[in-house]
Amino acid sequence: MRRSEIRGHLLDTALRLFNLHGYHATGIDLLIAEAGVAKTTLYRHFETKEDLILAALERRDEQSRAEMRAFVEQRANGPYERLLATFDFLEASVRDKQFRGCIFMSAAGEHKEAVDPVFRAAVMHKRLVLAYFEELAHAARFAEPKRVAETINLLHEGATAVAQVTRTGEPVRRSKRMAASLLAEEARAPTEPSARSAGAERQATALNAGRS
Amino acid sequence: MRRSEIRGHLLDTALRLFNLHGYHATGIDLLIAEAGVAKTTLYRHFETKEDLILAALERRDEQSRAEMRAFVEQRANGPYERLLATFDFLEASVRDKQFRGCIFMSAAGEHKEAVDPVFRAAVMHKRLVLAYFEELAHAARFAEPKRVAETINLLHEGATAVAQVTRTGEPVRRSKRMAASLLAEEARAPTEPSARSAGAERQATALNAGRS
DNA sequence: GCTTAAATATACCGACCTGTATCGTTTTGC
DNA sequence: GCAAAACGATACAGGTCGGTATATTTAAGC
Repeated sequence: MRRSEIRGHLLDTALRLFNLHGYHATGIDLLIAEAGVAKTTLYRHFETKEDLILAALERRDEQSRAEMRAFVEQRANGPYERLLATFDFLEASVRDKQFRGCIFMSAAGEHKEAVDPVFRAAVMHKRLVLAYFEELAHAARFAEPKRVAETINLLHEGATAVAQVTRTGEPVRRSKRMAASLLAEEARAPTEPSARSAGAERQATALNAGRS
Repeated sequence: MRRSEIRGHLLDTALRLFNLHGYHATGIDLLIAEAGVAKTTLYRHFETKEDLILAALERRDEQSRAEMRAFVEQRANGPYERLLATFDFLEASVRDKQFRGCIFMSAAGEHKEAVDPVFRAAVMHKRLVLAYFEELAHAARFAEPKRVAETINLLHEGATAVAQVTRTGEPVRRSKRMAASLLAEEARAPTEPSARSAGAERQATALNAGRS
């Protein structure tokens, strides 16, 4: 292995082990054994275990958001359909045999203090994902894109949590149907039940087309 | 402290620390110091730390489900309103200053193997909560009580997960509104959009009354 | 090709981990 | 009230934790 690849290889190994066993349960000795690297090397790249965790989360944050974007943009064309396609991406993630729950939620669950850098890194990831949902909701011309984004986000988190214990993709499909239903409602009645707009009608049509 | 109370006191102390710091991060030495008990005493009541965790989860499972039942039954009369009142109970839990996420999800997150007894205990709790939702959904005469229960459950989990990172009760209120909307839809169209029933109409009315 | 930086292997550190052993004291149940 | 059981305090075992030190080998860059 070329030396320039070692850092990335260490982070990938760390992410795999963190996902399999958690953060506290993953020891440095196991990590370097799995990575096939000397302990000195690890500590040349990362000052402490916490630094390693933070770097790993940062890497995974960028990876997973880029993957979601690519998946969604390739799968669906309109922003409305893309909002729903995020659930297809999530389902693919959850159906992975190695799926053990969201590693950012696990990170927050093992580092519960709000000031803990690891907790904050997990929060940051969640904020960026939410921002992507809001971007899509805005592009879909929803009257309240923030509200829509938070709805989608809540369904994502619920599906992920349930899937973590059921170990099936079914909760994700259920949450997608719930999202479709709620978005249709949202498009139908942006604020007041009487305040329909032509744009909202168009969205409702797109939504029904997106249902499967 | 009377000796008959020691076991319960140990479990309560353990649950408090598990909630604050997690399972791996909570050491036996800290636990006995906080409980004001000798190590010998702890190991007379529980063979291993895992046994302690399992007993603590069992205790908390019974406590929290009994509390939810009591809260919901006191707060609302009809099963339909009670289904929504579960979110009020959840909001109260989440607004607690000590809230650090669902301890059963944390347990599953730190013990990821499906055969791990701790993981299985967490799954068992989730199943029992789901059964309660289904009981309420059945009493509310929904056409598909299982589906309704899983919808409520997914919204609970989503709200809890989001609240774990935002540290606010707002996601729970949002999820309650989503539940109200989805249940209204469910009552309106139990299976086919055309298959309305008198019971479903009554439910829709009850639901609207439950909205705030 | 030579210098420099980074890799390796290994031994080690102090702290902390779960769990046990010992022993004197206190409480419980009959 | 007395025997048996549970308690508290302490010391300790064996292992693992995160992290360092040292000395040798390997590879990268000018």
